[in-house]
Amino acid sequence: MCEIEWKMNFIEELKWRGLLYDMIPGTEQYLLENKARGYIGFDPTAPSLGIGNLVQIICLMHFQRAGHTPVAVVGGATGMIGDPSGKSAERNLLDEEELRFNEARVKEQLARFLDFDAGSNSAILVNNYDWFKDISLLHFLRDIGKHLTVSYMMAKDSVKSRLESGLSYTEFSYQLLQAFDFLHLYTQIDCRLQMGGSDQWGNLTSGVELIRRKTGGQAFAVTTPLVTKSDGTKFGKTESGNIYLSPGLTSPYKFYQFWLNVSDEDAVKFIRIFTFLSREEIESLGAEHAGRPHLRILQKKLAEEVTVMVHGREAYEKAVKASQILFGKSSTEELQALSEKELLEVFEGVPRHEVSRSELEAGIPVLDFLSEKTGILPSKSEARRLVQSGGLQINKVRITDIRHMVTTGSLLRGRYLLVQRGKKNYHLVMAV
RNA sequence: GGGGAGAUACCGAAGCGGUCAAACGGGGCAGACUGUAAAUCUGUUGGCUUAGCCUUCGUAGGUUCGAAUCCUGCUCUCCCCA
Repeated sequence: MCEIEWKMNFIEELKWRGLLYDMIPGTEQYLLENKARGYIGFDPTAPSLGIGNLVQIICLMHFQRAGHTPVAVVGGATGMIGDPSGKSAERNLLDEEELRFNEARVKEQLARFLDFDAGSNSAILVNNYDWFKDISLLHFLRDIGKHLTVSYMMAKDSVKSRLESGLSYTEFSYQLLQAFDFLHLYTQIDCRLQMGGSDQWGNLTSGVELIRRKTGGQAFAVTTPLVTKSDGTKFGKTESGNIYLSPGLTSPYKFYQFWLNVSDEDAVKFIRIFTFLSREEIESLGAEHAGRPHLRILQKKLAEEVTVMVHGREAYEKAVKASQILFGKSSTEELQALSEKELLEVFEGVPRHEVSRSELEAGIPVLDFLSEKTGILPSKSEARRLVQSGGLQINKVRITDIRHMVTTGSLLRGRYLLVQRGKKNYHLVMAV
């Protein structure tokens, strides 16, 4: 996957990409002088990592490209506790079954991004449950808890900010668990660096501190900035929810569209963060984009790079094709020309609905079709409004008459109807 | 424990006996413009068999020809005093 480019300056790389927020003094020098091991933890709080986690994954990838050994830690143990960092309220615990399920999914995903066959700096993937499961509470308190004081732990932002609103002993202890992870990796595999998002600073330094007090050794930490959007809304979420890396939760098409729709301002920033393009390539793309912004060169390249990295070239190409059909000035004829297979591919991930073929043969009034028959809209009033405002298209034909009848005559491939609500919302209705 | 204020549609907030499906703002949805952008402009935003009808203003009752508006009980929230 990547040649060892020993001596490439990892920290320098993070800096120009806008991926460096803070680090412990001496980190850069340590990384220049040593072939290091560095880790990032991922708690399996959802059945898939989201694009918020992508920054951390990319960080590990850069780390590996710089010739170091990346260590990905799945938080099978820490996920049971819940990290209070960046959270304003106590969270509900995941039940264990769910956690183990998520853990397996997250593990599979992480494995896809790292190179486990890179010789001396092959990636390492571990689960902290493996070293936590056999530790008894008494030993943990004696061996670990003794080294950090309550006042030290209370000084962390993640704790301080929660003293008013409430923080359970469980979440309070989280930093101790994470610190122990670091200590464990430090002593077992000489891993001296931990990376993470800027909200993790407190947890990372707890680990560094624990290592220093317990072993007298020096460990390092690097944080990446929180990715923000220029309009102030939260990165990684859309109206329809989180953007996940798993194709089952966020289709490659939606994933591709997410990046394609990034604003100009964000595209400039994101292309440095989320792609591995060189500085020269990015600068030239930026200049090209500035000259002809309407072509959205940056967004297209960004969407291509990230989609290919996460879902593969083939899925990317399908997403592009689907986008062309959905957003191009495609007509009914072009839709008719698609084979059933292509049709299903293009509309993979688009909500599907079923409608009875016999009723369709008799003809269904559009309003009933949109509301009670398919559930695309919750009420007939809404269906009426949509049609009257001109926002409805069936098979790319705009329907404006509320008395319109939907019949089998308009089925694509004898089975499908493409219902479009507004510009971006598609539904595939199948006659059954 | 005592005193006061309040609960209105997705959110904020007017309304204080009929003209209220309920002003206004935000948000949402749609249209125009555009680059599948931003900004802007327009329409729309309880349901239905839609020039009409039905159900909504914390909740349960009551007064009245008629209630979001008046009265009573209940629930919850906020403020002040102890």
